[in-house]
Amino acid sequence: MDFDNAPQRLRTLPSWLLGQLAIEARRVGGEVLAGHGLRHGHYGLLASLDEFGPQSQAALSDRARLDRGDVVRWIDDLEAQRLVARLRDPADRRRNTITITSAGSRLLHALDAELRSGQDQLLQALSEADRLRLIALLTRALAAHHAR
Amino acid sequence: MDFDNAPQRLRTLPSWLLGQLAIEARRVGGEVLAGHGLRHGHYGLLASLDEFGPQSQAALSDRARLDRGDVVRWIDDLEAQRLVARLRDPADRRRNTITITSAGSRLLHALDAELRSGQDQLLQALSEADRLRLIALLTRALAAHHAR
DNA sequence: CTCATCTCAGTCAGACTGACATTC
DNA sequence: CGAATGTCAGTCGGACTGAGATGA
Repeated sequence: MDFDNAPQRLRTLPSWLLGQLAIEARRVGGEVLAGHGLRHGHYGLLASLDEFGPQSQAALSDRARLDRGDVVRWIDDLEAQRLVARLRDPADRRRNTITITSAGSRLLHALDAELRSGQDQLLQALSEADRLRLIALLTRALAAHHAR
Repeated sequence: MDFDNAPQRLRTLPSWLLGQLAIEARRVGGEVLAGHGLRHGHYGLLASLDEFGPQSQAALSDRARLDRGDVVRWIDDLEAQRLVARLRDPADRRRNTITITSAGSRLLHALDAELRSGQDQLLQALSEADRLRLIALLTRALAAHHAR
């Protein structure tokens, strides 16, 4: 297999392995989302709205770890497709309150199922236990950075 | 910590965790390389040249998993800095034979040390044993895709 | 002719920066 | 006033596509 032909330095460099697998992950996830005219950012926004309820764009940006400027555009898209509603908050008129619509909620659940099978494909070489180990390791490594 | 505020769907999605940590990895590695006027692609090329000796751009492209068109430009850069030499192969005049120079070799070893400490920073939350586990899991997951 | 190699121009999604008006 | 919010324009590195020239 040609993967074994990669230089030792790269094959043992965590950041390279991470990068290569992230490319693959982005590809499989992207194909699923593209089938519904969406991108990764849209999914993160819908997920946050479903789990935390209506919230401001700033809250969405923080929770889904997306840039605020990008959130403006993602929400533009979602609003145009009637997957979310954007309303000025009367209590604080700087804020928009974003709410997921029933169509958005339905689409989210459909995406969940498709993305789950995408993950199966991505991690096909790993047992269920190994996948959980991988998730745990990544989570711990990430948490240290978000603390800063 | 605000990482805990991320939607459950994202926090448990391997591709999202992978993507987030890959961003961090790219940042720390990129800073090291930028200090020497290089990018990630340059490092992969130097590593391959050091480990496998002089080789064609096509071989470099395959081994370091870089796009062939991009390799043209990375090599342009390295050649301009006298870190590699590019010679037409007389036996097959379609090919360039790329050779690492002594300056390139010296720089590579300096980068190795700096990148290693960058990885320490990236994975500071993980023990040595956990880092090896992570590398093993990523390697196995990746190998399945490169087989295709 | 077919195929591989190299080169070049350009596209694309996505992370990011800086400026700005509005509102608290 | 300073700080937060949303908006907008634009930059940047990097993955990728397609076409073409050269030569095996």
